[in-house]
Amino acid sequence: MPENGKLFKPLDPLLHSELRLAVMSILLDAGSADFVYLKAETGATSGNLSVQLDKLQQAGYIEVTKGFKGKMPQTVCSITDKGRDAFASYVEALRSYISSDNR
Amino acid sequence: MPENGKLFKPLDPLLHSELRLAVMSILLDAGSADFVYLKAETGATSGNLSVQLDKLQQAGYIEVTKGFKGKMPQTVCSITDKGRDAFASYVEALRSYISSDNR
DNA sequence: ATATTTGGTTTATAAAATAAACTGGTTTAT
DNA sequence: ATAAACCAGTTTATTTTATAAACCAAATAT
Repeated sequence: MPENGKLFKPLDPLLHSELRLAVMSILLDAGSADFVYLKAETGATSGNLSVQLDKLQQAGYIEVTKGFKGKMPQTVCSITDKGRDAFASYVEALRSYISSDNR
Repeated sequence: MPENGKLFKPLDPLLHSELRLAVMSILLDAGSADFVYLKAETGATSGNLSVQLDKLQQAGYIEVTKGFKGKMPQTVCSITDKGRDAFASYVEALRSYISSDNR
């Protein structure tokens, strides 16, 4: 149970999103990945992915670097320390909802 | 990893909501609880809680029974088998995002 | 009696997710 | 060389969702 006596910890709204969570999960594993890879692994549309990556970047959870692979534009995303911390906290918070030691 | 080869299982959008998840978590523990109790434990506003309980009921995840305690109206919510199953599946799906054996 | 509280519901507003349309450029086929 | 198709995204519009504000009827307190 959370220390504040409340049953549930708040869930970081930035991570409590299926696509953003998937992206963070991948980046946590891989360290970094490009737009194309993230799109393929998550099955997201380009538009949705673009928007959600922006939000993660705004939050400082990822860094986005634009460059080229050969002649084609390439957007590479990498997770930040802040992002790792946020993810860990989010998982901790989730446990207050789903772990059976709460029940 | 999910059996379909994809990295992530879809997250039931009905459960992927902080308040609805909290309600389900309580009901999974308690079996049933009334509106006032759920409101206190979750810290939700009445309006929000009312709306989210409706959605869980529409989905068949909970049953809502209206009656009276003494003279005061009382709304009692109880979890259904379908609700238990859905919760279990949701937790399973979440693991594909957060468990380190995925990493 | 009238003011306040209780237990909600309904309606309105804000935020989020998603999809559709578009841009700028590249590769492929003619 | 031009056109058609494709790639890697962004921007804008639409839909959905969450949240808050306003309201209501009945009960209780003053």
